[in-house]
Amino acid sequence: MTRASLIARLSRFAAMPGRKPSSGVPLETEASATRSAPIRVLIADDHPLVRRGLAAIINMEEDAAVVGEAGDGEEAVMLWRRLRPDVTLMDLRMPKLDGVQAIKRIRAEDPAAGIIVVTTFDHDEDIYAGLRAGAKAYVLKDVQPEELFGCIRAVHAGQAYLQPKVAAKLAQRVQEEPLTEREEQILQLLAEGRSNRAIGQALFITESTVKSHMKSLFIKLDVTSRAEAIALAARRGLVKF
Amino acid sequence: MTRASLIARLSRFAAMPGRKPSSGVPLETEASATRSAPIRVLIADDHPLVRRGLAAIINMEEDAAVVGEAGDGEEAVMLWRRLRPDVTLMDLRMPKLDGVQAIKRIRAEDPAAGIIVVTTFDHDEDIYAGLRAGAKAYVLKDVQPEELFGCIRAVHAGQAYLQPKVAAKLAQRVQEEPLTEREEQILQLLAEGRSNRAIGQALFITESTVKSHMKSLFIKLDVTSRAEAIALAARRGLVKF
DNA sequence: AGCCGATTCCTCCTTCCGGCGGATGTGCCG
DNA sequence: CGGCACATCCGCCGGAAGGAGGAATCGGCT
Repeated sequence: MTRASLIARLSRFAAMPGRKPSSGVPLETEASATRSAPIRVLIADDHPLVRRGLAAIINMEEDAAVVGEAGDGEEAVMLWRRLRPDVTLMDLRMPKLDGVQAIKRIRAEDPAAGIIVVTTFDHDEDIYAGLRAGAKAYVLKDVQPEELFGCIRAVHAGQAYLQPKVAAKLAQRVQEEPLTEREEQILQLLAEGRSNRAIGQALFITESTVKSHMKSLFIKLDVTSRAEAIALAARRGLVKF
Repeated sequence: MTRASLIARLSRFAAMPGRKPSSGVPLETEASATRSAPIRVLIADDHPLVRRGLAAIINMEEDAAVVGEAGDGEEAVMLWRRLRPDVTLMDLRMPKLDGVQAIKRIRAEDPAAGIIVVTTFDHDEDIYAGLRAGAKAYVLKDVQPEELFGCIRAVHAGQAYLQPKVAAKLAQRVQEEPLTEREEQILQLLAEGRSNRAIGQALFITESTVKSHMKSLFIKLDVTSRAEAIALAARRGLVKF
């Protein structure tokens, strides 16, 4: 067995309360008398590489310990229930259940849950959605590791945390006109390349109505053509391709 | 940080049955018989978090050692020159100089350089561009760490390596009609939401010519409207937003 | 020389889009 | 109740987009 896979197996033991490693050696939490209990961290990210990497560098910190890893949203919620970590690092794009939904479910069970969104996406819409869902912090994967550690400690202490870049995007987002549900649906179908008629058929409304919504959509997005609207929606992360 | 202390920290919360990692006893029992110098690895990724994480888990392997980290394409080329690593892990989206360009520069100096693209992007266009630039392997960040290690060893041994998923995308790409340079320019401007007239003005050609190119573009992409073309281009990674 | 692909330009015609002006019903909230 | 936002629909019209078809130039390749 390689050293890495050995450690991975062992950290899975650590992720299971009530179970002890077969050797019977006590967990080190009890051994460090002078230090207080480390911050228990759960990681949710669909990329094993990123997950392991994050876990590795977080575990290098004296006051933090990764207690579990989830590869999708459902697993994240389940593991959170079982482990009740102090802090959860959550990616947004994940299979089965996306990060925003996972955050909502966790927050429904514990409104004080400390969740940090860690993602590559800096679209203002993602930031807005993540924080609205109840995340305490939002950091991009371009943060310095030290800053992430600081963020973890801040969230553990009950504080919020935003990178300046993220805060700026959020400020931008809040001063944009929000789209109605119908407008979002139409924008999504528009971004799939459908014509007004096709959109109407998909939503069981007339082409006239589609045009009507399209009009307000253009005004809110401040564009003059559907192509422009698609380009803007792509930049802002308003639609999924 | 030494490898031994790293392991010690990682195992703070989990005992290692049958082994004593921090005792100073060498762990390389399986590999020690035929052990040679470790594979020297250079990492290029614009996210410090990912870089450090990758470095941490690669350094856990007995036969590999990270000798350098680059945060952008220029740095990657410079560090490669200085270090001459056995294997380079290269992200595609990086500031200053993107991964494809960095690979080309390195390959220009040493056509035998072992470069592995490690990225989240599974667009067929990215895969094609990366391999055309001279990468020996292309893996997505959703690989299992063990598979990445296998890939590193394969490339070090002079072999190529492709994930099945990546190979399938590549096969798809080669049977698509390639776009001409002009068509790519027009597609890019189209994806920015410009009208035929605006595209013509940008490229100093008449609107008629734009329409003419647009026609062949639609045929090659197998679409019937500009909106569809934008949607397809976004999915395939043909354009940058 | 002949062929082919890329690029440039054109006409004719139809369809669709986008801007203009409305209208109606529904539900919510002070 | 009277506004307000939202969603649904309508006609009109000019202009943009898209389909069909042709044609000239240039460079490369056989």
